[in-house]
Amino acid sequence: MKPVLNLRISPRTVQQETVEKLRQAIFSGLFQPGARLVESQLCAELGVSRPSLREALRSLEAERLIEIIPNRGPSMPTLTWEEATAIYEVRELLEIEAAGRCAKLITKEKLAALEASLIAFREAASSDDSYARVMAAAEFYAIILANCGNPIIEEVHRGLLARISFFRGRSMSLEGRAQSSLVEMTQIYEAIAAGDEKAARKAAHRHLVRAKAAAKAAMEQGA
Amino acid sequence: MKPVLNLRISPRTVQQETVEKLRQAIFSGLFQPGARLVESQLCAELGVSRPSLREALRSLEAERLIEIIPNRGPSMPTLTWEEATAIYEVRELLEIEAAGRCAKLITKEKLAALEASLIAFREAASSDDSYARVMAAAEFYAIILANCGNPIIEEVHRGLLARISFFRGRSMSLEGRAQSSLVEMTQIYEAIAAGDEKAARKAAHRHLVRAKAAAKAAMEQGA
DNA sequence: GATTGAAAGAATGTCTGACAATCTGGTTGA
DNA sequence: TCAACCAGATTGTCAGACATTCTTTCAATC
Repeated sequence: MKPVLNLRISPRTVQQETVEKLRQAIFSGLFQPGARLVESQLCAELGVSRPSLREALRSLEAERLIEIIPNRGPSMPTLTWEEATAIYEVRELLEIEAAGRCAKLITKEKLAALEASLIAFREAASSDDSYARVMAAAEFYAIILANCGNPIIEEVHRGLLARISFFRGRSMSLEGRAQSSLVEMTQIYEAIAAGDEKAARKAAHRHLVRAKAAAKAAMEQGA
Repeated sequence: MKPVLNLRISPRTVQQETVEKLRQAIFSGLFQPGARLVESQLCAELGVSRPSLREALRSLEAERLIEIIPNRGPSMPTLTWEEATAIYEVRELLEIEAAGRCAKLITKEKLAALEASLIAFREAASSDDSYARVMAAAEFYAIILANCGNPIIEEVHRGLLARISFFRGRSMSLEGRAQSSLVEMTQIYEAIAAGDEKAARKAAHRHLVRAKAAAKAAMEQGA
């Protein structure tokens, strides 16, 4: 292994910051599904020029966070339950695999970080801040994915994260869902901590099955 | 179900065409790994303005087809064997699942298309055109993925396609690899045609194991 | 009254030109 | 030999402009 510690300090460019600001806005539900994003408005609000904004929008489009239709411009996509199902199925493939690998590979330090994120989620779960819950849950899984030994699994999962978070936000607002999530995530954590690959897979699977059911309930209720 | 026949004709914008031209160039190996893509040159060659080109580059960056480092500009990424391994592992997750689902779900028409693509690959396999081989193989899998009943699997796989094709190009140039690929792909096809989910999964798995070994051989040989 | 048509207004797609910040490579001096 | 420095090249960013394409409104027609 070459210890290529990549010391390149990356200066934050306007386009990067624009992407991040917009991503954050989308995550926190600032834009309604189907809403149109008018370039000139965003330019004014973000204080960037149109070319920079448009580059940022292209990045977000490729992440499937927004949709850009020629001559109509960018807008928030509307997620269907069909798509949600498909995403949950792919999550099963990725997260079960990641949890299983993680149980074998994770280091002590990272395990401690995982525990910390679990505790953070416990805090968030009993609070009223739905955004905080979503972010804490995302962090928990981010650590698992970062330590599964396969950067591509992580990359792919990150590509789905926006939409995952969207559904997470919905289902977490259900009565009691955050608490059951906490229980399920604790099981995942314990299996990983014990280095038990099979149990980790099982726990991840169970968590996803329930999360999916909760998301469905939230979606039907919300619709 | 709402039969939303989406009749919106999408006018091809300069941006889109630029993305496609560049993608094609990358696929056909026009740029060496690590090569830098100078904006002004590309503008001149493609006949588009810098803003349009830069938008296109952002799209390609998000697809991981190119890398953009602040203040250094876009360049072709260099793929490591570690990354290749990770990609093959994710391919296993996705393609095995897709092949299995496809065996249950595919329609007669699509099955015919799959057979046609297999025949096309047979042609390509005995030719000398490595690009044609790669494209034919990609087409075969594209049909399987499009008929697995999960658009997200397809989407994710497409996100990896560029890099998959890259390795495919390398390994297909190995003596005899195209022929064994043909055999393995035929097995996948037959299992799907028979509607045998288990066999399809097994065949897909076997194909991937061998493809991975071939890629490794090609990489070591090439390095 | 509902539908069609036209026209105004808004928004996007694209280009040109510009300039500061940054990187790169080679030259100079110690 | 090595470090500092300088010039050219390249990128990041902006402003402004204009043609094209929606959208919406309003009037005219059936």
